[in-house]
Amino acid sequence: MPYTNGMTQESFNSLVTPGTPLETLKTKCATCSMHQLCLPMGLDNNDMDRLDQIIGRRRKVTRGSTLFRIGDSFQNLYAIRLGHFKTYQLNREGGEQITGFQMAGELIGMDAISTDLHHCTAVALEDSEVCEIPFDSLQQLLVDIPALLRHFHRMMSQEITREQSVMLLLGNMQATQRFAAFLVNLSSRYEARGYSPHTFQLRMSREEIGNYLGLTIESISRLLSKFKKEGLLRVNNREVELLDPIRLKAITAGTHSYT
Amino acid sequence: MPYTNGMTQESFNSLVTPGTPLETLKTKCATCSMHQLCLPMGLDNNDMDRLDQIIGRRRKVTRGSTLFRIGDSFQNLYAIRLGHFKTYQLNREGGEQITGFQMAGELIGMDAISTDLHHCTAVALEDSEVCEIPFDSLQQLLVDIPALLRHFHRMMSQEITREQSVMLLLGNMQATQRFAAFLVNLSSRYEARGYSPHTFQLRMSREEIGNYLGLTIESISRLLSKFKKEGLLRVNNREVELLDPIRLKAITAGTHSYT
DNA sequence: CGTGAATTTGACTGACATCAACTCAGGTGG
DNA sequence: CCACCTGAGTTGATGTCAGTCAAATTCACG
Repeated sequence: MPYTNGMTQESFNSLVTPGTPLETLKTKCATCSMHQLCLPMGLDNNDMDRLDQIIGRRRKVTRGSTLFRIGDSFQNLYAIRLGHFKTYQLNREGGEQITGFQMAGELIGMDAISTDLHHCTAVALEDSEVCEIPFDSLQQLLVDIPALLRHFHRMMSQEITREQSVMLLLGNMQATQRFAAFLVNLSSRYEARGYSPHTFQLRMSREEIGNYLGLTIESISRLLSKFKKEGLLRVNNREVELLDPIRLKAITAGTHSYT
Repeated sequence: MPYTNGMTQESFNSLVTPGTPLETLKTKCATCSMHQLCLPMGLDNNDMDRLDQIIGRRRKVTRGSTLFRIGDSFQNLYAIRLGHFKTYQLNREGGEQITGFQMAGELIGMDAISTDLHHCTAVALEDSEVCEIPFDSLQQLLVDIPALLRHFHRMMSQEITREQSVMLLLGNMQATQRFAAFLVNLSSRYEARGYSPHTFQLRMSREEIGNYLGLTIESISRLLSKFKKEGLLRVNNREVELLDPIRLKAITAGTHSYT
């Protein structure tokens, strides 16, 4: 399997499965190679070092535990080094509305910049690890390193466009399309990270998927069964194999046609 | 009516009604007093001047015409000086999905930073006027004025949280709640700008409201009638008067109770 | 193995969409 | 000035997609 870093799905799983000794990883966020903050920018070594220096402690977050909560005061952004998270808001009755699923390499907490308070809660979907990035320090660095500033703006902007596409999904698409879009999105994100785009674990429950997509758990279950029946994918618990990504993408497209 | 700037709804309308000579306004974006970019920051006069200098030409956008289109290359952010806009994405069949309605004082175009291409189209809902803010120049200025940098980040972050609350609305709320939330949101934004929170014009058509809220034009019409019947508001074409904002806010809250 | 939680499946219901007819305001031209 | 037209909006009848409720099944874990 020709994935960019030669890491197999299995070795990845072994790293993030609960119980695996994470200590075997390097304890420093060496030149940030794992997260998107400096990866695609072409910083020189000096800048890299400075970025490394402001990056705070690594922090392990066990499955189900909370990285930050709605209302917490904002100090840090978090770069996910390992694992998966969900972020959610609360509706007026205390129910969750999941606003996103984040994976290794992604940055969370940017919604808190506006008011210095977190507007969502972030919970680890599996044993995970993050780098704390103290926002005050980061801001000082942004002034000194224009490339970093530009990149940071791109990342915030990317979050805006990501959310816009979720609005499109929730406002415009049928259940079948939504779920297909969800799978295609996961697939492409795994591919971008060098993992198989065809075979991956759903890190979230059916309930969480449904919540995110504005559907019920039963609908998700039915859609999985339907896709299975139509030869679009294989499912085994949370293990998914996409058998016909082309057709899946086509389903994503048609607004009201597909049944 | 004790609104902050003493501007009445009528005088505001007279400014933005098609045909009114906009030339009576000052031609320079004098110390940016109209838009949020520097308003709440406490910049000194020197900084203000520098900000003024980078702000490009004022641009009038007539009702129905386009400020920028999906796929356009990104050069400027736009601060709305006058009027209202809608922004929308396209689904795969070419249909609009409106992602937001923007009014005077708001900044649009931030979703384009990530890829240097606009991800949405912005159309004026009435004769409007914007300030062009060349993003390259702005970025240089951000480096020199930390307060401006911080404020710019707050504005981007605010856009992220705004979209998250729309996701909550689309993913979690019933039609009645969505529409109530929409009205309450408009109301509070007008209030923040010194206009009446109770009486205002809907600048967008029923169809556009429905599109934004993930509902049909007929549903919006029925909801208006229902609210009218229940004494929550008065409607006359696009003129709305909220008669019971308290109850309207209450409706926003309950997820599945209100019928 | 056994127990509770998660998921699947089926039958039924309901909220909102769709389709269609109608009203009304604003503009146009005779 | 008024008849006509057009497009936006309203209202009613009907259909359908996904939600709700309930039961069966599988899975996770002690």
